[in-house]
Amino acid sequence: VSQEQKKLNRKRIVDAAAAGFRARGIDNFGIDDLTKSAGMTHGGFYNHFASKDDLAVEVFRDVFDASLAGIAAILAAHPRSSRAAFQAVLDNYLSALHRDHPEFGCASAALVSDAGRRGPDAQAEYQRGLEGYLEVFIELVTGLARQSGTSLDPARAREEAIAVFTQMVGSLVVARAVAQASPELSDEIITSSRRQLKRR
Amino acid sequence: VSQEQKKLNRKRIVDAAAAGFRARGIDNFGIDDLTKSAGMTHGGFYNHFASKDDLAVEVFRDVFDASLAGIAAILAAHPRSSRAAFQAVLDNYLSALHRDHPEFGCASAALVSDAGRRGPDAQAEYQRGLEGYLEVFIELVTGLARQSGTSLDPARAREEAIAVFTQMVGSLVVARAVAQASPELSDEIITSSRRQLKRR
DNA sequence: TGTACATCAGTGAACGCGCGTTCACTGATGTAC
DNA sequence: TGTACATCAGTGAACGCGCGTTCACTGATGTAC
Repeated sequence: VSQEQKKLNRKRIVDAAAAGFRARGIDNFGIDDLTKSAGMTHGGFYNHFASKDDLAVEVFRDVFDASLAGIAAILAAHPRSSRAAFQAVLDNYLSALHRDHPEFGCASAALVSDAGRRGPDAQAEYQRGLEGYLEVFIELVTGLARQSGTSLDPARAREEAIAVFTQMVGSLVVARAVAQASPELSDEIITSSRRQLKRR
Repeated sequence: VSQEQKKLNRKRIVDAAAAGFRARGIDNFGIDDLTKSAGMTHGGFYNHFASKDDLAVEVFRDVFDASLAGIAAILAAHPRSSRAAFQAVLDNYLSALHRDHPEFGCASAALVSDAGRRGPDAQAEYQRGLEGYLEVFIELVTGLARQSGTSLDPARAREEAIAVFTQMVGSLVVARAVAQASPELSDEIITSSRRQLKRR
């Protein structure tokens, strides 16, 4: 009820939506679901947001920052070796844990279909987040090349970054698509893709 | 009204759903939409299917066959050279045309998120279709290796096939996710990934 | 500093719309004689 | 082969539910004096 509490409730709604939208998809996670997750009733939602679409745009904005912070933390743990950093990122990203918990995972992967069918505002935020991911991966592949003695011009580094990241996203979403029907195939896709990426 | 007409109407419904589901997502393409696309009214739908879920499973079954037939046709056009066949597949798959027309395109890419959130029946069909894709790509990468003088054991060939196919799917869905907000970035992802794959 | 009052976040009922599904009806099909 | 009748695919109205949104209400907050 206090102004401080109001801010906190607003943040709770955004966080609940960020998790729910990634796990179930935006259309399958309603106002009632997300306000309940945030510990309040649905009516109060409109004290914070003009519409569900408005919230979706804000979630798109926030959720990439969180995802990227996670990767930044992994990188920070391996300041000396790009190779070690890259392997750690792969081990985290292409894991059963990440596959089974989209609610805390990569926004690019979890929201990729929602973004395609959403308005330009949400899509612009997705784009911003994607560029953020690419920057990280450009730095990573550049470091990898330097460490192995070769060098990579910027255009080529960006190309490699796109290749690596799209394969990671693709593996994860495909692994999720068959996770219930065939855990074996799902595991294979993740581990196989991870092994193949490490080999580069 | 004749039995022949009934069969034809049924097929029309499945085809309309296969296109609509890929373009808009299963949940955003209703019974009314799809029966209208098929040239009838919504009431008649239940003469053909017990539920929308039942139709979805049948669509999952059919749509991969169609997608795979498309790839098979491309391969058949290049019987002599695996390299030429691979490049033709890439040019088709990672194209603006394919990105902009999910309704006729790869089922793996267009339905990947729907599959993850769908029941086990639909997911099992997705799995079957995915295995079909992988078979084609295993043959393709094996042929590529043979043509370039090296050889690839089956396990490694499967690993490469998974890597290539997941990158293709990932590039396409990410390109679609930013297509409206940034056609430039969307184009870059497609062409960049295609170039990188050809370089292998 | 204490009191009176306006503000406003959260509650829960209600509205309206869309969508999956059902149903009574119709008229053509196709079968039984 | 022709006629009478049962079947049943397609129509369009209706139902029920879920979901986004609105609204009257309440009670605590925080401001004005």
